[in-house]
Amino acid sequence: MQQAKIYEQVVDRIRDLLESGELHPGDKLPPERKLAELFKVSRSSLREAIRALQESGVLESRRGDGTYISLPVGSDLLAPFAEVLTQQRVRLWQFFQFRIAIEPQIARLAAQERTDGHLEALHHLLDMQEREVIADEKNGFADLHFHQLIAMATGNPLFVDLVTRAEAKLAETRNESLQSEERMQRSLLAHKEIYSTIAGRDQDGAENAMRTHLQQIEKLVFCDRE
Amino acid sequence: MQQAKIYEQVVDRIRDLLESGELHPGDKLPPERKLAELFKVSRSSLREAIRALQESGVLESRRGDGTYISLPVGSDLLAPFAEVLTQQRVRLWQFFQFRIAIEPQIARLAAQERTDGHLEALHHLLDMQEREVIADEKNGFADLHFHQLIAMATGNPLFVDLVTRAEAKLAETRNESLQSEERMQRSLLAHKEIYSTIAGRDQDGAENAMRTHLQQIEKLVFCDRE
DNA sequence: CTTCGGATATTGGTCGGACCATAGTGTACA
DNA sequence: TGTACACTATGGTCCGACCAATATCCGAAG
Repeated sequence: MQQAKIYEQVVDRIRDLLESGELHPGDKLPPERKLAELFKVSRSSLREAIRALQESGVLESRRGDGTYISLPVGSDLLAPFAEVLTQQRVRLWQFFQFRIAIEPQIARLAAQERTDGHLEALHHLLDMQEREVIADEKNGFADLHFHQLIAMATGNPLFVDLVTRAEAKLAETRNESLQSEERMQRSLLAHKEIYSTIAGRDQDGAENAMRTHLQQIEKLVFCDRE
Repeated sequence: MQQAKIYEQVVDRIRDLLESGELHPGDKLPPERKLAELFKVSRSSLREAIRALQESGVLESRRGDGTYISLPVGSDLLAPFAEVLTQQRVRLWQFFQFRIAIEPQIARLAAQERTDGHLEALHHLLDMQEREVIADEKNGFADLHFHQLIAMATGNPLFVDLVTRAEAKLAETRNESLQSEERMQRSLLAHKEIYSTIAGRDQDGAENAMRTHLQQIEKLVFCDRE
């Protein structure tokens, strides 16, 4: 029963080195062969880790030269804090903090800008979610898209993009406490509440309802474990 | 003679298959060994391509089972609004709407989470901005980074990333009304106000000060023309 | 002494093959 | 009929070799 794949472990170890300050942006990494030996893994696994880190913009390989830690964007002025920018893993709680700061404002705007078309789409989605709950399907499909539809109701593609990325990232770390039957019913209720405030163009109500909804989820996620 | 690396070619070919509709979200890919043979590459290179695509959320591998195309956004439910996501052009006012919704919340969090180190950096930046105003330099360097520093004070890299992207995008369309001497003085004053609220850990004050600041800028940009 | 050019070493990129670990499938037995 | 086992397919890991681009060093030319 081996859970973590080797290359994932390597990714983590390299990120750790960055956060602990043992490696700095611009540094040149040891050659792959030495790194592999150092980490006690095959060069193949090490390379897959490098590919992953490269794809997320942390590393940069130059054939015949070496592998470097990417320089963060921005100027020297930001240097003291700059490492936060590119590398540094994003924790789960940071995502929740992010959503709780952003989405209530989106809901507020949605209440202001929504059209009847958006309302209809939301209503349709709620129906679907209700059927999911009754059938006890745990795919969470409707739940996932509710927040996207709210963002669309603002009429501003920037919000849609933002929420979409957040949802996608959050889906990676989906945990079980989000899948209990009780939680799904609570979620449905909260969504209905948010829907009605937006339908009634109640901006304050929408903002508060959304914040309450997200805080409930947060509490569930962080108190449920261990 | 910079030949594209093999695994990059493979990444592109797979992305092409997705966009051309020959592969759909949820589909199961052929086994790695067959795919490698099909693409005429080694399994190692194919796997590095898969790692990269996996890191960007396109693919998903399950040991003993297969590799699947992840299904984040593209459901039929969103189809009516989907154009917004991909290629609707983002208007300038949408950026302002975005910032006015987001940054006051960031300022609020900053007032809560800031350390003395952040405060010091902010103070230093304000000094620099003051010298700019006095010297009548119009580079707007300090002005640009003020909002970034605020985001850093939240301690959450997600906000930093967000603000950085927004600033970068806005810098492209920088217009002249932002460069007048009067505006720069007003901006400096507003920044000082925001600074003092954050220094005093006044969350409501910070939120309001930031909102007022942004609304002033918005007014300037949109009333100045014609 | 400086500069240029080529030989050499270093390093990432690609390859093929072997074996391991796990999830899904089918089959034989109770 | 149902359960447990063996088998198979598939992703994960390792090894060792060679290729290709780049850096470095060193000697010859100016």
